[in-house]
Amino acid sequence: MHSFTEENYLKAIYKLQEANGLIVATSALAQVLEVHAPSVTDMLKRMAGKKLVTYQKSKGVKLTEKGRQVAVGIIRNHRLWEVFLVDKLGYKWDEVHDLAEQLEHIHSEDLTNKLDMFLGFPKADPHGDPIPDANGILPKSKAVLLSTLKMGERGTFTGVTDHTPAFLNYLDKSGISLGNSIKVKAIEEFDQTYTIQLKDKKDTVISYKVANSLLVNKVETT
Amino acid sequence: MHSFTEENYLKAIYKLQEANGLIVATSALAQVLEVHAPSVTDMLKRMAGKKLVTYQKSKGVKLTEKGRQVAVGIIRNHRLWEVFLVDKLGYKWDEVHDLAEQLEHIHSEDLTNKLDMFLGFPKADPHGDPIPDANGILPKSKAVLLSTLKMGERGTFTGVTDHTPAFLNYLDKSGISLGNSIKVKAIEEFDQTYTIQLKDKKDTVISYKVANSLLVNKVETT
DNA sequence: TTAATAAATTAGGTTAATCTAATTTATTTT
DNA sequence: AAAATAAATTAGATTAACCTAATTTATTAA
Ligand SMILES: [Mn+2]
Ligand SMILES: [Mn+2]
Ligand SMILES: [Mn+2]
Ligand SMILES: [Mn+2]
Repeated sequence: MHSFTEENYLKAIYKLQEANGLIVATSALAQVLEVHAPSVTDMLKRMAGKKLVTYQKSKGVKLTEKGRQVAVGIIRNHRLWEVFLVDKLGYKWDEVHDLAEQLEHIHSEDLTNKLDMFLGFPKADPHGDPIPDANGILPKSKAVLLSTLKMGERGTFTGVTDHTPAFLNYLDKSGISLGNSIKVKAIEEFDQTYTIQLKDKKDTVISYKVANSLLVNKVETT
Repeated sequence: MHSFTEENYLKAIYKLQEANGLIVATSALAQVLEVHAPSVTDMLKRMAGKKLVTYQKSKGVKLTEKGRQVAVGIIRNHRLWEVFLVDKLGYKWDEVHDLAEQLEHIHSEDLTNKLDMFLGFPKADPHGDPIPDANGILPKSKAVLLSTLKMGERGTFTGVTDHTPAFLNYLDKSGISLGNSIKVKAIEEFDQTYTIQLKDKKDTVISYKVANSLLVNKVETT
């Protein structure tokens, strides 16, 4: 099997490929993995030897198909364990990430699939992130940032792009939860502050930074 | 925290201390951990430096109180996860050990305690082994080997001393399950073969080897 | 109680994963 | 296009956890 370290590199490369371009820089990996650049260079060479990535000196890395399979498998584990922790053990959504970082490295496809069944084949984790299926297929979401909506538009809150406990706590405190229907009541021109209306609640004012961290499924206003 | 390797050494030392004497030999550890003796010597020195064991050159090791705490914590994790796998995910008792070997190293006391609650505070794992409580206290069992019972005596089957899938499968096939009441109907003098009666079942013949791997709570015949 | 055997340690390596300091390669800026 | 800056790699070490071969210490047998 692969080491935890390799798995963390694969996951990091995968996420950087998704977020930015196709090719990932040494420095970007060093930053997210919290190691120094020469460590990354070293590791990438070893992983290239195992055909997990294609590495071009001084250019960057990409996952091979094999590497992608492993990365998506880990993400599947991570998100299923997060569902377990929240739905079954009663954790809050801001408490589960670090535990899932450990649990995602348990090596057993069979366990993953049994856990999936036990949880009722959830489609998304507690933060709204989609859970890859057993074949490594991850549904393409068409959610957009709340900050892209215009006055009067509506959406359903389906995910976050900031997963920090601080932000998640802020949402709890503000009564903003996954699944809520949101309508943009006003956008302050000066600083892009949003006034939104949550179903059955009085209007709430959120900063641009917050609006830019919330994913919504836009509801077409007919 | 401690590495998985250290935790496995601690667990191995703990089990050897319980089974045999107070002091554990390098060779015994090498055998159960499947490494070579110089590796053990090396590791024991490092662990002694961390005050997890007391190590006397060429004599052997013992756990310190700190080392014992860690060891029992891991055993608690292991057994709780085994209960989870069997009770919640539907695994059979002969399939869970290797997975629990991985899960036992998840570091979170809080997770362990929440899992314990979720499982309903089980007293024993699927093999009848007692689960230490949150304070590291492990109830002393008074179970004895079935092979120590005499003709006509009775007991309740509460545990096994052989945890191999082969043996556990044999018990399944023979219809012998934890909690069964067992009466010794006959003991063949020649080879110590036992004829036992299981509640509501016809008599079953088991070898001495089997009788010597089953733990029972003896029922005083009034 | 010496000799033979078994157990444990020391000596000297290896590999994965990290580091710092020095150097090379790539990208910007003038 | 040269100079300046930034990014990446090489060189050389370190640490944990292992190994084999050689040596020492302890136990058992003669
Ligand atoms: Mn997470
Ligand atoms: Mn998540
Ligand atoms: Mn087990
Ligand atoms: Mn068990």
